[in-house]
Amino acid sequence: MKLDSSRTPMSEGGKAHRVYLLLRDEIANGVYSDSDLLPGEQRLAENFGVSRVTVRRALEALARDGLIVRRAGDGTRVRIQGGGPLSADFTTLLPQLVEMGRTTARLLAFSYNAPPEPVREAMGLDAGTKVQIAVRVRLAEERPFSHLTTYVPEDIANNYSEGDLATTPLYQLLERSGVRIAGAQQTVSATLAAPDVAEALDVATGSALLSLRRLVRDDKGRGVEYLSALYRPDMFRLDMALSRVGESGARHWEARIGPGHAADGGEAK
Amino acid sequence: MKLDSSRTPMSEGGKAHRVYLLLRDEIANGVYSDSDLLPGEQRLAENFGVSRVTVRRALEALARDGLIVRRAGDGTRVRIQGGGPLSADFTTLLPQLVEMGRTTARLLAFSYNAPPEPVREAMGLDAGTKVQIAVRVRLAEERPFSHLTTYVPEDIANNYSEGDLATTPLYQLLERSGVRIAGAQQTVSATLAAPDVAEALDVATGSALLSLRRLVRDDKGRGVEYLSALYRPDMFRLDMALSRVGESGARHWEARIGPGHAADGGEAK
DNA sequence: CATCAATGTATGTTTTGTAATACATTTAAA
DNA sequence: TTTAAATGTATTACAAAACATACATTGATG
Repeated sequence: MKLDSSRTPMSEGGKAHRVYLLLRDEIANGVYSDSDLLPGEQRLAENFGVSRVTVRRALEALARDGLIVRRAGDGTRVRIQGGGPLSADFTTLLPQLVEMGRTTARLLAFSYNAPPEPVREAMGLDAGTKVQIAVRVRLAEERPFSHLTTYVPEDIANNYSEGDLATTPLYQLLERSGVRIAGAQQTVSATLAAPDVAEALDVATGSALLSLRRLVRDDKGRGVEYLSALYRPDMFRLDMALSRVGESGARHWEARIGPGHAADGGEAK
Repeated sequence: MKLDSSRTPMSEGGKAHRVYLLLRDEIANGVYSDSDLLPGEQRLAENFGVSRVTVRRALEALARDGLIVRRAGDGTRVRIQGGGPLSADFTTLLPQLVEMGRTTARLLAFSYNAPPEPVREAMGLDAGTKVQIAVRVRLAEERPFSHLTTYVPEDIANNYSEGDLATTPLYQLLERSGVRIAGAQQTVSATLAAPDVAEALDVATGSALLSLRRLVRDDKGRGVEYLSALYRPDMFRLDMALSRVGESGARHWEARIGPGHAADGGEAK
């Protein structure tokens, strides 16, 4: 009796699963090209600091996913899914979807509360000031790709309803409320997916996420919105065009952000 | 006899170590403020989907690092290292260091080879064309913060020596070689640290890294450099100022990248 | 002081990872 | 064709980590 061919422990969080994620990440990022031969199990085991059996479990999982093909005596080759049905090139497709408004949002949490200290400080609010805190997940074609937390000072947020939030882009609401947006400061970084975020984005806990924090100011320099966004790197990338300007010696780069990419901030279509 | 107070397995890659990294990440990112009480061990265990004993190990490690203080009967509180000796605020300090050229680089690998397929394709090179491949680690105050891999077409790279590379910024070398840089396209994302990169950057395997890929073109639209950079998010962040421009309806963001941040590309001072 | 919720401690069980070993398959070289 | 080297496959016994549970201790709160 030999049923259940999917017999491999690889518990979430386990080492094998870890190695699996790492390798999948490398393959997805083009470290290996199609039909590239990747290092042998022995070598991989050394690299990752685990036993060969563990590497083995990870490879089995990758093989099940169809990401690699293993042949005894030959080696393990990567198989880039050329004819992927729709996932083909989501990262380049996504900006267009966002641009076209073909994304939806789910509201996960909504409250008026004191903001975390760093946020309060960044926005330049008095201690004790309450803000509207909204947590949303944004989806493209039913698949979640970003996790957004926005903070808006209470007095501004009072100018629109929770219902408005679900139908109208936040920036429109703000401007309708008499806020004149002047500019913003944003910071891009990377973090690990905490359990709650991981679940919302449908990724494994501990996955890498692109992190973006943006402080939006009005023309008086007042902080009107603080956004903390987390993106799935496999579905969303921030890309920008740079031009080299200035004279030799004082040369620097000037950027133009790709259409739609960074513009999804607080819009809750 | 009760020696050896640092008794806790927590093997690299293990679950406990995992939870440790996640929590440390959250603390570093200001999810909790100073002296905030964080969830009890029981709660944390549920959140992370592990047993209490495992959470415990992670907390013990965090306590050893001085990031938290635990008191029986009370709870576990976050301790933000206000008076850190020099690490104080590296992320804001680093750009200045880069700007001032106060960073060094170590060459990890150097060769002429066929580029990975995705790189070849992005640069628009003929199959079979060789490129100069250089892998460098960049350090600020002896501490590694970025891992750079650059690809330059062989015929261009032949205009300078490996020695030049170690002393002169790559863009200067390129322009001296008659290359006229017109612009670049870059993509920002996030990935997990593979073992080799992790070691070079002195972080744990599986840590989150900021990933940047840049294709530099000359005035004829030819790809002259492809850069793949990985940054430690705790030491380096990409930040930019945005201004809202355009008429209502066709409004969009315009970006200006902070001084020095994205400009360290291929320079090998 | 009684209660409650939190951390601290202890112990046995289960799951997961490791090490060792033997064997099969392919490639390439002799 | 033989041979050797490298890699993939499989099974075993063993060690380490994680789990579940129970209970003690501490500190805050009423």
